[in-house]
Amino acid sequence: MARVTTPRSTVSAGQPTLDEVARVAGVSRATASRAINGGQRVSARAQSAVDTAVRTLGYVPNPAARSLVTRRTDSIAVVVPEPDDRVFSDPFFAGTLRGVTRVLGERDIQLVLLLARPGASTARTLRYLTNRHVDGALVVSHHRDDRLAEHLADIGLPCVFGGRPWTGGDRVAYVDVDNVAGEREATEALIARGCTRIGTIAGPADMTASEDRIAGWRQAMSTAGLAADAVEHGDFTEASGEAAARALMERHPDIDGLVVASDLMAAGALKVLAELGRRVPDDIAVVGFDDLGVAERTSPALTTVRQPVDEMAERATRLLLERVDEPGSSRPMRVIIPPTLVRRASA
Amino acid sequence: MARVTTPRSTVSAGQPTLDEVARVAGVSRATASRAINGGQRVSARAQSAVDTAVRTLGYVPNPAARSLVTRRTDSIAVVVPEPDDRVFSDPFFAGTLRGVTRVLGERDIQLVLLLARPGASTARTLRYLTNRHVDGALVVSHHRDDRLAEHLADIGLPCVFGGRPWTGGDRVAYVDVDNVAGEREATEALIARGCTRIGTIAGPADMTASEDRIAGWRQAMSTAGLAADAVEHGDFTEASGEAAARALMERHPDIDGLVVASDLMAAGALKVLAELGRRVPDDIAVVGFDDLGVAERTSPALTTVRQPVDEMAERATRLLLERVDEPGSSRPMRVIIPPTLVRRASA
DNA sequence: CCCAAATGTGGGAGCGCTTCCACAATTGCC
DNA sequence: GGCAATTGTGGAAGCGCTCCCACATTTGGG
Repeated sequence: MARVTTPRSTVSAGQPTLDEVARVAGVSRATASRAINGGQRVSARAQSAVDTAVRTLGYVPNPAARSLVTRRTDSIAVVVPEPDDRVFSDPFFAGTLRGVTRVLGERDIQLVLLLARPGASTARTLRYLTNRHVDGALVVSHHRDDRLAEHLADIGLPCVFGGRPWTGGDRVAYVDVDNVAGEREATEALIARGCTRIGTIAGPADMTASEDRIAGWRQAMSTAGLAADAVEHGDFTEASGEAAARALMERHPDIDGLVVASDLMAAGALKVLAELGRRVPDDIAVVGFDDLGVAERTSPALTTVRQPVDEMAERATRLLLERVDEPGSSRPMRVIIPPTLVRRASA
Repeated sequence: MARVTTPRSTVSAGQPTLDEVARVAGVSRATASRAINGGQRVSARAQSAVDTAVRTLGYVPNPAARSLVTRRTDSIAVVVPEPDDRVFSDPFFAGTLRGVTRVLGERDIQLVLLLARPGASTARTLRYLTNRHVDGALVVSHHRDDRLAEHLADIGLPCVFGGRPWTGGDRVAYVDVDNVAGEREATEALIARGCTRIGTIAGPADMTASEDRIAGWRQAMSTAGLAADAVEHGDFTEASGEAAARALMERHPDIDGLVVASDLMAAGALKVLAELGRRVPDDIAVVGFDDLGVAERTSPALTTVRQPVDEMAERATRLLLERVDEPGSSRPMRVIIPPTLVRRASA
């Protein structure tokens, strides 16, 4: 028996579809589509008819239908494998997001922020990316264990890392500041002003930035023939900086210089030093890392290694968009930005 | 002439499709689909055949195709019409996001963060929402001019506001703290400890929370027969709190109590008071608003009005999900949470 | 003035999925 | 043991869109 189906397109129930626009404009669906998307090969007549129809009908294209055929979602993900607290307290992320949105604003691409607190939700994040909900991913602040670089390389999603990934660095693109050079320079500045016992408060051991910054400190120390034994790790938060400084000063009371892997931690350290009655920079000189605002507001103001986070995020985003636009040229690529030492009062 | 089309599904080029899964599992596409989505009306045999096929093929459903027919995207937007700087510096947003992600984690729904710096990008945000890229929207911290509540009500997107919207409050649901009662209580606390000249640092004039908090302060003042004339506006940032405090102390040097509409601004005010040599709480008692961490860390620690931001965000999110699940019951609804005064050292 | 190139248009075939429906194969109940 | 209810299955119809291709219709050289 022939089944009778009521065509729903006859009466516009919900959102108007392209079909209706075409009908109202008196053109074919193909022409309407062309007119709506850039208007190549469309006569002025047809174009304006479609424009009018779109306006009167209040037509908005259905993104699902569109992306089903174009295979593009016009959105990219920013993946941040950090607990939300850190994301929303470290100016590093604000700067990054600012850079990203600036570039995205130029084109019509949406940003999807994927906050994946380490562990549990990484799988979900990965699934989301594997499903190709987005055209590409920008991974910021990743940790050793998430193995994000390999996973993303495996699923073939265009991606760019902010900061060198642990492994798979040869399979994905990344933008990084020259952490080694930066921290070396910072350490050298302390050495130049006469410090001989220089400790460091490093970042979390499972991030490459930490590793590289320690390496920079080590290099400078060994070149100067100084012992590089006073190391304490924090997690880039102010509180961890306080704790690390306390531990460091207890174990090495003779320290006269402190190289800290982030301004936030340095701010925490300054507090502790003030508590302990150590004058900065006279008793202990301190250098931070980042220069994203907090360095100017500590007392004393922090001498620090500036990394141009906004700019780096911009570069990374542009790089990502290139790869999204041209999936062929997926040769891995790295951009290394030189940091600059900004001298203030603390060293 | 008959055109010959090469069926692409013959050879699996890119991602495997449901068709291939079905073929490999030896079932129809319909059965495969059922097996993948919950497995209602699927025999154990078929189920496991499909499961295996999915695994060996590495199948992931195409979300665009799925949402084209289900008309669901399984993602919701959190709309924050604020400059990124504020979003990433005010713990209010961190708390909100934490509450939202907690609820979303229970189900398989993704969060899309829409940062719409006021003005320019509101149109874009609105377009994104109109396109139904998401199933619903949670609007946080909205301002008078964006008219988001009306627009969202117009396009019929399920939405919930965090904080009472300016207009259209009768058309959308919202979750809010009882700002009036909170600030009234704060002011009464100052009055109770003997303050007679109580000024206030309010939030931005284009937000309902500011308006309501001022109203609370006014109520308490007028009940006590005190003049409510010392008002200064900030924008909830620490810097603006400093400026406001400076202005207030200049215009009303005799102030002995300060009701501040956010802890961040109160922290700024405390700095200024310290600079001016005013002792807190002896010369001037200060009460903040929020209690999201910073209040404990100021010196002296801040007496403040606690709003349970996490919990509010949770409520709002659940409310939103209900409306997404059941678009019928779109009756507006409001949830008002009572705040509590937390007494510390500053008042 | 003729033929080739450029331009505009519509038909129609999908994109990959869910879901309605018809139909078979079980099962259960009196 | 017969019939209704339940359960499992596949065919097929779309969801709303883009884009290939065929087919006019203009345009422009030589």
